[in-house]
Amino acid sequence: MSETAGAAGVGPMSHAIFRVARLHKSLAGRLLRETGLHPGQELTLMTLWVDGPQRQVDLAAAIDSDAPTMARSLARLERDGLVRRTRSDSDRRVVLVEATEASLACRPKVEAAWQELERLTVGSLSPQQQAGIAQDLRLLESNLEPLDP
Amino acid sequence: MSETAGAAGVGPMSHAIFRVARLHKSLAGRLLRETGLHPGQELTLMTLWVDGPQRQVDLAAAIDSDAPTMARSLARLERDGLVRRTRSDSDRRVVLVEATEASLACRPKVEAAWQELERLTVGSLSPQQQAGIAQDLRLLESNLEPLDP
DNA sequence: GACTATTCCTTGCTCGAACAACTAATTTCT
DNA sequence: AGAAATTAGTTGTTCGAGCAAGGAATAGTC
Repeated sequence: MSETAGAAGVGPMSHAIFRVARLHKSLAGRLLRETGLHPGQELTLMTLWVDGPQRQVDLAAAIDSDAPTMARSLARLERDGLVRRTRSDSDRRVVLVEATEASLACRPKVEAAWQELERLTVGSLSPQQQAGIAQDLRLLESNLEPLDP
Repeated sequence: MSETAGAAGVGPMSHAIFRVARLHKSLAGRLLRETGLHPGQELTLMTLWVDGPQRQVDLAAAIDSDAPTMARSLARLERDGLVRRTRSDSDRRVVLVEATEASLACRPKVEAAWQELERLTVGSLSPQQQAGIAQDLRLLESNLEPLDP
């Protein structure tokens, strides 16, 4: 059954991160599917729900996305009536984004999906294990973050 | 400074996994860029280099991809002369994929990039820390894997 | 032998991600 | 005040990812 075949022997950590991320994202996508949202959109909406209206550039920074991705994602959310965009009067470059009232309808479902995702990901682990994993993830993040352009 | 703003408070583990994965993938993409490959393609090639010619469906399974993604990725690799595809005679449904001789030219660069990725990701950590992280990733994976469709 | 799965692959669609190039508005510097 | 640099968004292109639908070859069944 050797699961050690193929490219897995090279860079075991990177490969493990890759696989965990893929499984996690896949699961998130499936849970989110019931809300009608696509993976990534829910982060944008939750940020808007929690932090209120804000500029695109701040929104992109808040969820670690970039400007082009955010612009297109917001265009789709706006098309679907979940988001409203208006040009700022004080600075005609910026576009202010806010969640619509219609978007609030799916907020409970989105938050339930996130809770379910969290539960399925680490719910079966002991608090000690969870704490260890949280710390390790912080460690990895602090290692990788300075390399981000 | 509160970095605890926004959607980060909901599902902290999921969010952390998300961020680590994003940073890691971004770094991998940048390192791989010098080889001329796109993120994902290097896994395919390394599997072919290590395990030799094989069917598309096995290749997809080996790197946890799916058939459509693999088909299109291989079409691009074939277009770029890194991969050769031939229909099997014993079973006319299957396409056998093999790495071309030309692809071997970038193998050293790809493997160097993976080593560099691994080094940047966990190189600065103690063996104990690395072991702990490896174990935690296995834990997460064994938690998530049964949920995969 | 024919009818029905099943397997392998492809194509169409929508989406996120990253890079480059571009417009427009604002700030900074001289 | 005018030129240069910076900032905010958009658009184009390429790619990976996932879902759905379909075609072609094979295996299984009656």
